[in-house]
Amino acid sequence: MLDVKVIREKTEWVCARLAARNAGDEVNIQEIIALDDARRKNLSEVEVLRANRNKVSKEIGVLMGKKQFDEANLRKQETTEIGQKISDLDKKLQEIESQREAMLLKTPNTPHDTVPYGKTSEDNPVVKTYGEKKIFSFKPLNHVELCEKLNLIDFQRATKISGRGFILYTNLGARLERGLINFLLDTHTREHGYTEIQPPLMVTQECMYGVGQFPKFRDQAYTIQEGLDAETLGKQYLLPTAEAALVNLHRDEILKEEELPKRYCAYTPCFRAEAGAAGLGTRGLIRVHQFDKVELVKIVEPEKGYEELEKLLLNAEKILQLLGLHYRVISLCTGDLGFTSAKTYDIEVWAPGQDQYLEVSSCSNCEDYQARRMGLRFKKADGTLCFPHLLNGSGTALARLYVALLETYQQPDGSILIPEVLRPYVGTDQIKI
RNA sequence: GGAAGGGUGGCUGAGUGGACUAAGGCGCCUGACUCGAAAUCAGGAGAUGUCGCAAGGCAUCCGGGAGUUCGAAUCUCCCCUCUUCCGCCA
Repeated sequence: MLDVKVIREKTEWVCARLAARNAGDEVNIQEIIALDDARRKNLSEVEVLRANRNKVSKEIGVLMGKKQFDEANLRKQETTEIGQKISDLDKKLQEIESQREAMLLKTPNTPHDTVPYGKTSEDNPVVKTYGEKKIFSFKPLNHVELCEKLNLIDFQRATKISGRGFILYTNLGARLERGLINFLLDTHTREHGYTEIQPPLMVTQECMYGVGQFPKFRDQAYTIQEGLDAETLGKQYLLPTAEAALVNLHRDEILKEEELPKRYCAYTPCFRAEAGAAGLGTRGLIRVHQFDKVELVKIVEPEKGYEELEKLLLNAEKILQLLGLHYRVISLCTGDLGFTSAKTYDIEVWAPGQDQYLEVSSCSNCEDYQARRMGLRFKKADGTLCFPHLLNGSGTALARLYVALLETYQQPDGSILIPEVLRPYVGTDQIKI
């Protein structure tokens, strides 16, 4: 969440940045400031009363020691009155604080000054491209046709056993998916210096708040416990992304400066309810409820946040380069930025069978927005505490990568050529009927 | 799932209603001694919030929450978590 101090001191800048990202009507900076003013006023009143009570209580202790019980009893009445005032004011204060907290949790991050201004995804500029669209001597098939022909995915049975939006890889199709996962993990851990993590697939509500999924995207999350009320603490949610687990690894901790940067990498399935996306029903792998993803997360000193974002992007790009796929990188404009992000690059890979670019990675610097939500700090050499920048990026999403791979490497005879780097992982150089 | 016992500062560990302003030890920082270090001696040191130009003051913090009390690390209740034992289990 945003720092209230910054909101108070740079109010105009914050409002302008939030307006640029089309923050909704639910965000009201003036109201946050008003609540904060009310909080301060009430707080100092309560504190004066408390100081008073502490003082008198101490005096009572002394009187009791001297066995001056009458005098002590007199003073007790005094503190009882003060106590009543305190609990009344305290109640009011708690109400104000929870409103203030709720407003802050609903307020998205402020875009970095280098983020291009724009309203929608139409306004996202392309910042670089790699390779070019492959020319085919025949009409390339799309991945659904290829998967069915080559028996890589069984769409009918996936729907039968799990419903719409699930994938059932079979035979070489399954091995290709597993091979890709291993290739991605190996590349990031061995070549790029990330520490491999295998997190639980379910996390607590606190983690969902910390990462910024809640409260805004609560309806996107799957939970599998029934019969408990929604506010029950300890209730668990299926990961919408491994980011939700990785970013929370050090929640409520104070890291040492020399421990930074931390780089984590994890493969997990990702579960998304995609509420409200019904009807977007693209057949195949483009939009599903469960997909595999390898996620990268970094915890870094604030001064290095943006330098590390560029490196993170390069780490993700490297995957597509090694696989010989054509892609472009776009910089999300202010209006298209994710809730927690201050700056985001998307990587879009070319899928010839779809005749379109598919988003396979999103690399963001959330600055200290998430760290603040989850109470993650580090201690600087001079002893002061500081919120680190949290970065996350897909390295990459698997399902769409799979699409691009099949569609790019299809041959005139309907077979698929496996790129060199993947052959040890798949155990074959081509997939044919 | 059942039973019992724990959770105190960076770590260890004492504290069972009023000097806890959380002892002592270890580690840490500063200074003295030293050419320098070790050892020794002296001193210092938390977080959050808030008020203040500042010096500094005040409040809160002993796993979390609620309660009893004039006053809670300490008493009561609920929850989380760890350890051990039992049951179940890939």
